[in-house]
Amino acid sequence: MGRKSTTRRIGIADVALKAGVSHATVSRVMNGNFTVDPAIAERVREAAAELNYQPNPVGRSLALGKTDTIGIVVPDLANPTFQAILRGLSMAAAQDGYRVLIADSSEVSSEEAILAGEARRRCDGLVLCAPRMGDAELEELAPSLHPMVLINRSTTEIRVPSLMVDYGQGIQELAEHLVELGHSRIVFLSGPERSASNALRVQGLEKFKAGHPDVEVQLIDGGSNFDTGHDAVDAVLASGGTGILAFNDLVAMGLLSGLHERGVRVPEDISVTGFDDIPFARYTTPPLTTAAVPITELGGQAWHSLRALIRNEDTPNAVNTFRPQVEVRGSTGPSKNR
Amino acid sequence: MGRKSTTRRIGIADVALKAGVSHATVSRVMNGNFTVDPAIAERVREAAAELNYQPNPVGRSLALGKTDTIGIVVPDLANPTFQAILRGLSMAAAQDGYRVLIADSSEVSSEEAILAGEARRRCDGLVLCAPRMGDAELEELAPSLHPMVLINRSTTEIRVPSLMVDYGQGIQELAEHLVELGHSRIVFLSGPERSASNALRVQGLEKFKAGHPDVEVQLIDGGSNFDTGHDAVDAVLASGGTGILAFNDLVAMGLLSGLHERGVRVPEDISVTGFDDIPFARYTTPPLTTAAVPITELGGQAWHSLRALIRNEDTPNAVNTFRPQVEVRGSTGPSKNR
DNA sequence: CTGAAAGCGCTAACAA
DNA sequence: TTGTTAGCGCTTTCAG
Repeated sequence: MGRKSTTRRIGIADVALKAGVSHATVSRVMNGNFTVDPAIAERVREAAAELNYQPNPVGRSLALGKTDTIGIVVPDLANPTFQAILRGLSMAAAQDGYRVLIADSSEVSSEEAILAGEARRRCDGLVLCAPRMGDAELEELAPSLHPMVLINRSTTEIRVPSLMVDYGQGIQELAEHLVELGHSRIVFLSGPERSASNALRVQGLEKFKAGHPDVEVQLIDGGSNFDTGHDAVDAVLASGGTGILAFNDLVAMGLLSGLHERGVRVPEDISVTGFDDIPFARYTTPPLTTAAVPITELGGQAWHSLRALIRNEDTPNAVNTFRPQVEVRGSTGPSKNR
Repeated sequence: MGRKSTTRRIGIADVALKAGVSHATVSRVMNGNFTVDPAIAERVREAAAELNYQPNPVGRSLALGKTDTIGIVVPDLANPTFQAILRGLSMAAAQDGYRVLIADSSEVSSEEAILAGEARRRCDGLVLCAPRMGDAELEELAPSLHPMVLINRSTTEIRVPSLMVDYGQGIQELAEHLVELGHSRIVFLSGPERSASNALRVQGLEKFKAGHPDVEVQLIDGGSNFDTGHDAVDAVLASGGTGILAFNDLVAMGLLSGLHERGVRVPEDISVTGFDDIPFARYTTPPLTTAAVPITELGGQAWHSLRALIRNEDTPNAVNTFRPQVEVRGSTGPSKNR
């Protein structure tokens, strides 16, 4: 049992021995307990310093029943959106002395439950990011994962707060923007089928259509990355649309690049919008009109919600919705057919 | 002591009780020890399943002296390079059942040692990514962090393998590429001062200069992000250079954007190169000529080196150097003054 | 093949 | 104020 003895690590017992006190006293000193005689405390600190003692967090975790670590499960770490959430989460958690453990499900929805469970057991709480699993599974899983916060999904389980981005609202506003520019043939380059955020966009567009019977709205199947946009050029041109709503900024960038290769001018011939406002969006040529989502802040907010849960504070709002904000840049312009 | 009792978690004891056996037997069954009577094993498994028992990893870690977790310390999680390393590391480690714990030093070099120490204690090993700390500090710290692998830095400590990217080589080749296109006035838009990888680029340029006394090479102070490039437009134009080597792709993209705003054509008026070949590089307008670094693979390699260390296998190569590969795209072209 | 018991490193109740 | 002791949940030796 115990560790394979290479260079035995210094433990609390070594310090106790060296300082001529008990483990308990060393523990008290290390935790800043003031009921220790200053002289003894000093002796302990000296011993600890000489031995370069650092408490073992695993032992501490076992005794305390907490790890000061939270987990995050993402579908794909290559996705800038999840990277930004991770960053916001990690920064905010670090402020409170918590670390973040990553689990990437590689878009394999069947892996999510297992990964989430494993991560949860190692951590004090969990952030489940845009899970791809079905509603029923999510519903069933949620209680066992508590404390947990959801991003871009929701449950009926009251103890699980959700942070949602109102993609429907955002896409509607982008569509309105195109209409104001005189576009009457709009194309939505949709995202991954399993993506809940794509469903929200589609819903938003339905609402939009209801309010604009005169505007033609087409839908082209797609995905969530550069290639999706790049490969969709032909379909887009064939559609005859002049205002293109890309699923996100990546898709929009791919499309921009493809259109450029074809000699199609943006925004003179075709207007293109993205979604998310990733840092790169303002540096494309032309700069991308998009709907800005404060993703990093969302990550920070996720930590604050989770922290409240962990501390057993007042239950946070069940659902916290972030509204995207349209950023008009150079990739959209007046329709030629106005 | 112990956890604050909310909904007591199921432990090995509960399973033992339910199956009418001892803890030890349950442990054996859970670990696939075949010295257990099949009938009893089955009874244990049933009990475990009914109780939905999952072993507590913290207890396990304490007993085993290992956490199945590795840590990574990065200077800035917003940097695409470190994101890619993290991703490669995380994917590779997951293959072997290891999880990754993140620590972001926010470019504060004084925090690195503390973060690294803390992370190391919670984990079985550490990846230290492009640390900003001084050589002396790194040298002193290294032994206490073992097993550890370094990225883009090295130590004399033999047990610490390094994965390095040959930035000097890469920048030299990019400069050669510009010369071949007829450029004789080259400008290097340099990176952060503390960055070791910037120093390597500068060294590479020194070598280049030695081989090309006829070529003028200027150096402009900069940084590592979009804004650096965007804000450098005036200085670049004032320099009279026609071939611009940007510190990395981000800087190059910012510069591209700034030049576009000024109406300067790329590559007709000025050629621009990046470095790293981040995914966005091929989708800029024009697509960016750059030196490709297999960053995600580097992350994977980091895990393999670390794994060897953890398993106490043969000592991996002290230094493993990755050579960037020039990707010629549309942002570089013949000099007007050829 | 199984159970009792020790031990991983730490915290905290309890006694002194 | 300090030490003794139990216990966090697990693995593993050692008897039986």
